[in-house]
Order: sequence, then C-alpha cells, then structure tokens
Amino acid sequence: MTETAPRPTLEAVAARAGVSRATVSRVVNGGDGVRGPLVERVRRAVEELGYVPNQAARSLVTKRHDAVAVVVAEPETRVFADPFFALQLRGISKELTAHDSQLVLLLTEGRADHARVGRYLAGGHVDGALVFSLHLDDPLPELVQRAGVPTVFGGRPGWGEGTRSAVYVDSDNRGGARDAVRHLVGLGRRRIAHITGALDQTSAVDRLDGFRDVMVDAAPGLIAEGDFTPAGGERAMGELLERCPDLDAVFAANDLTASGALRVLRAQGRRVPEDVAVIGFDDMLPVAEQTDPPLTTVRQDIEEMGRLMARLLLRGLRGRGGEPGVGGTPSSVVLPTTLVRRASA
Amino acid sequence: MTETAPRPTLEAVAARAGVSRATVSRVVNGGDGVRGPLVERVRRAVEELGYVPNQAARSLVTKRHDAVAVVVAEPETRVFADPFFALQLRGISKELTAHDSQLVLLLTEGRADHARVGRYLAGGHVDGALVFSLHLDDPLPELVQRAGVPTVFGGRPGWGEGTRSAVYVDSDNRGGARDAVRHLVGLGRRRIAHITGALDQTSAVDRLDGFRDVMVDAAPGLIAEGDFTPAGGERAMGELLERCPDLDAVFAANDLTASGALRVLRAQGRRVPEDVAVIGFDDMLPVAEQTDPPLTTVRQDIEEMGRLMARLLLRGLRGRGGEPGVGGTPSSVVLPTTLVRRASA
DNA sequence: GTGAAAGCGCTAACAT
DNA sequence: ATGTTAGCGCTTTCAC
Repeated sequence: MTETAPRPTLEAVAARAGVSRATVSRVVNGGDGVRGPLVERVRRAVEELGYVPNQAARSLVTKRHDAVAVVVAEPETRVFADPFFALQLRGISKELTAHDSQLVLLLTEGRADHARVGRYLAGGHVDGALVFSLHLDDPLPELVQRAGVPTVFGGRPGWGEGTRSAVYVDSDNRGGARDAVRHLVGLGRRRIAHITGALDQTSAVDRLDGFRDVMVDAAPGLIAEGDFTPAGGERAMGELLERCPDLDAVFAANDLTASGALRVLRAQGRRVPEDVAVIGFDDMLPVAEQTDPPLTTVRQDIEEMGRLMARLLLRGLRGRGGEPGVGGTPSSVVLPTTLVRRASA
Repeated sequence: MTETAPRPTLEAVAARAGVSRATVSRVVNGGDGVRGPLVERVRRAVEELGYVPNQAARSLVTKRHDAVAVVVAEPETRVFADPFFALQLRGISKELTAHDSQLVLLLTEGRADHARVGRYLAGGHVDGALVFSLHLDDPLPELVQRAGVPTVFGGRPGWGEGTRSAVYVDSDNRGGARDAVRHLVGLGRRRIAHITGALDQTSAVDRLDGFRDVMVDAAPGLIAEGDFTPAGGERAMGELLERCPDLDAVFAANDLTASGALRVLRAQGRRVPEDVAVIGFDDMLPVAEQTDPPLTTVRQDIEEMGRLMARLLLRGLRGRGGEPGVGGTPSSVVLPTTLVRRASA
C-alpha cells in the first residue's frame, strides 16, 4: 500500500509545451489537425510529465467509457468445473485490450445479484455487455434488454420475450454432435448411446438434437441425462449399461461427462474402444488428453468465441452514433467444430 | 444491441422534488443532514425518474472510483489448468460487491502487457489493485509499486526490490506440506518422495521447504521436480520410481501433479495406498475426488483467500485519507491449511 | 491550424 | 437544514 501522487493534467502539459489545452487534447487523441512540429513538442511534454488522461473527465464529456461488462451467471454454469470460463475470458480480454477497452467482470449468484447487475448496466457505466447466459429460463437476457445496453451473448440464449433478436456467438453444437455420432457410425457401431448435458442449457439441447439427427430411430433407453459433470457422467453411464448392456458406443455431451463414463466402463470391465467407443465434446486439453484412453472429442475454439464476442460488440458500438450501418448491426455467429481423434473412438 | 436513452441528471431530480441539487446529492449519498419529509420527497423523485448517479462525474470530483483492478499474469501461472483462478475471482467478487466496488480484470501475457497494465494502474482509474504474482522474478510487483497504487498480492511475491513491504494473502504452504509429510510418517512410511511444483513460484518453494522440514535427511534422489501439471507429475513419478524403486510414499505439490503420479503408479502395477501412499495439495474437488483412488490432500480455502485479499485492500483504502491508522495499514495474512483424508494415504 | 470558452454531472465548501 | 457556487479535467464548438 503506497501513497498516490497527484497526477499532471492537460493544463500542465499545455503550459509545458507552450500551447493551449485544446491542442494538447487533439494530440493526445491522435493529433489530427495539428502540425508536425507542434505534435512533437506536445508529445515530449506528455512524456516528460508522465501525463495520463483522466478517464472520468473524458467520459463525462464523451459519454463513452472504453469499458465493457462481462456478466457471468456462475452458479448456473459449469464455470468452475472446467477451464471454459477462463479461456473465454482470455479471448475477450485480448480483443478488448486491442481496442483499449477495459473488462469489468460481474459475477452473479442469484436474484439479488441480478438486480445489482441490472442497476449497473442501466447506470451507463459501460459501453456494452458480454453476457453468458446458457440457461433456458435465465432472466438475464430480458434484464439486459431492458437496461438498453448493447449486448452480445455467449452461447445461444433461451427463448425469452425479447431474446429473438439477440446477438450471440455459439459453437455449432448440433453439427458437432452430428459429426461425432457419424464418426461412431463410420466405425461400425450400431448401438450408440448419448449422455446429455444439463438440458436447461441450449448447448446440451443442441447436442442432443444433433445426436437425434443421425440416430433418428434410437431407442429412448439409449439416451441418459447427465449434467456436464464427471459425476453425472458416471451415474448416466451406469443407467445406460443397465438398460442396454449391448451398447457399443457412447457420445457424451462434454469431456468431463465422458471422463466419468470412462471410469464406469473400466470399472465394469468394458474395454475402450474395443467394446465401447467413447467420444466427448469440447476438447478440454487437461481432461481429454489425460483420460485413459485419451479422448476422441469434438473440438470447439473457446478462446476464439470469446474474442469474437468482443469483436462483435465493439463493431456494433462503432456503428452507432456515426453513420448508422457503417459498423452495421452485427448478427449472430456460429463457429464450426472439428473432430479430434484420439484413442477412445 | 439497443439504443441507450438519455439519463436524468441530479438537476432533473432537484427540479422535480423542488429542492436544490445539493440536497438531492446529500440524499443520494445517504441523506445525512436532511430532514425526513424532504428525504422522502427526493427519494420519490429519484424513483420516478429512474435516476442513477453518473459515476464519471462523481469520480471526477471525489477522486474515488469504487473500482479495483485484478491483475493476473496468466501464461505464467497454472491459471487454466485448474479452477484456482475462478475460485479466487469468486471470493474477490463477493467481497467487492458487498462494498459496492467494481472488478476490473487485467489479464497479461507478456512484456507488452506489463507496460499497458502499468499505464493503467498509474492512470488512476482504480482505487487499488489485487495482483497475482506467483513468479519469483515477476516484474509486476515492482511495476505496481512504482505505479503507486495500493495493492494486495495473492500469494507471497518473490523478493524483488520493493517487495519486502508488500501486503499479501497466502496459504500456509510450508505448514501444510509439513502436515502432509508427517501424516505419511504417521502411516509408517519411511521412503517418502516429493514431487515439487514449478520452483519459480513461491508456493512450490514453500511446500518443498515444508517437506524438508520433516524429512531432514531425505536422499536427494527422493525429490523430483514437477511443474504443477499432470504431465509433470507423470514424468517426475517415472524418474522417482527409477531412482528409488523402494519408495513407499509420495507427497505431490498439488492435486494435478498427484493425479499424474497416480496414473504412473497404476501403470507400473503399484497399488495405492498399499504399496505407495500418495498425498496431494489444494483439494481441488473436481480433481481430488475423481482420482482413483480418491486423493488424500492438503486443503486450502481458495475462495476465502480471494475474499480476504479484497477485504484487506478495501480496509487499507478506508484507512487512507481519513484519520490515518483508523483502518490501519493492513499486514499480510497466511491462512491455515487442513489435511483431508481420502483413500490414497 | 490554433486558441478561448462553454459546459459534461457531480460534490463540497461556504453562506444563509 | 438547505441553497449557492466553484470547480474536478476533459472535449468540442466556435472564432480567429
């Protein structure tokens, strides 16, 4: 804990450079209509004084904040079960940094927090918001809509009232699931089971839909509900084995689920992939590479999703106020997935 | 993406309530020297207009920001390997929220980012900073020191120049390690090995020191260097087994390392805990509970560490400016650890 | 191309 | 107890 020194103002720089505040301001903001030598003089003064613009004063007049809120409803997601969250954040952070925007993190855990977040967003402290709302009945999308803050969602939001027009970034969960199941089919497997994710999240629903796209006539017994956790995977795998002892493949909604399933299969003496082929989703390295055997899985580029969310938001921000439509109102993006073959299928 | 409406100002509220701006300001900030009925009238006006104070305008005059920066040097830490990061953030977030402070997240990946962070902190955008700097030679502590921002570190920082007086929150890594090894000794084990963490982080060094405290005469061959990852754990375990085939216990620097070690032990046909007892550190539930067998480990309360960091910082912030010493200059805190017994030792 | 001046919305003396 | 007023540090017309 150290004492904070008084910082130089525009005024000080102007005095030192022998120009007016206006000129300094111009230089600091790109130095457009200022002649070369003057720019140089001002730059030097800025340097010597260690001048840094006061963001509060600036925001007061520009009404911009160069800050974006990232809202994560965390008890509801698997945020702490795998590095998903951290990876998205990294992508977001990189993109925001490149545009000199700050990342304000808002973690929520319940209704009380929702009110707080709503107030904050409505309070106009940030230029926009990036919201992770993977729950079907999440109040967040509506709330954000009401706050009137430009927003991009991470993952397709559930269908609330005003959510139809929401801009979001998502992986092609359905297509990825189809690829996975087709791969299993190509391997000659016929009794293919699916362990779903938490079905109140669109990603889980979409992956299930993808499974059904390929296995149109799958026996209902071949589908067991999981929750994206290893424990859920274990439980579901147990059920599956009991109901359909003759299954020869499993598509798990994510890698964590798959890891749980693998454990149960091994415990029951089934060989993977000889007896049962297993395929996951995510390609979370720390998980997929460490299972026994290493996991074949559907890879999604999580960091890129984060980066894209930020990019979309910033582009939208630029589009407003200026000539409308120059930035253009961004529309949602669905990123492709790729199958990563390892040993389990 | 929606349009943002013009927000009402203090002035508007004052007009509506038939009072002066000053009075509204007082009410909004707690309403101390204002009489009941007036407070009521102003409150109503605020309500009706949906007034929210403009933080930029406020900061401009108060020089406070109600915001704290959280700086994470992420390529350098195991941030993405386990939920450490997310848990600390959660603790921090909770505490900041309780004090109406915002969390500005700064992720860094290299020297260029350091400069940026330095500028941001020096720019006086936040009231203080929470810095995770677990690297021995990390430039961050010095940089923060120079920026003159009140700071609390997560984990004991390496000894740089001005780091002596740094305030930090850490777990009792050394004590926890001692407990772990003593537990092993209590189990009757005599050939106890240690797989270290990345030794450029103080936590790894401290745990190694704890190991040595108990195993004063341990053969050098019983210590292998890891890096806090499962892969590192595997490699180190392999070396250990080669050098000292007769070892009967392993203390791993963290749970991830232990999980790698377990895999190698199993692959080589050693039974755990019968032949070799294994103990980890962290008690990362998703890891420790899912290993086979479940991991005995040293628990540290990560979320509490985060919370404490924030609390310390805020307390320090309160102490400055007012009567000096009322908040008091906070000093570092080392949190106790507890041994959690599962099946592996 | 450059400077002078008018605020942005708020708080904190100071007056009353 | 309440109102008046002077800025906080910056951007941005508007003159020159």
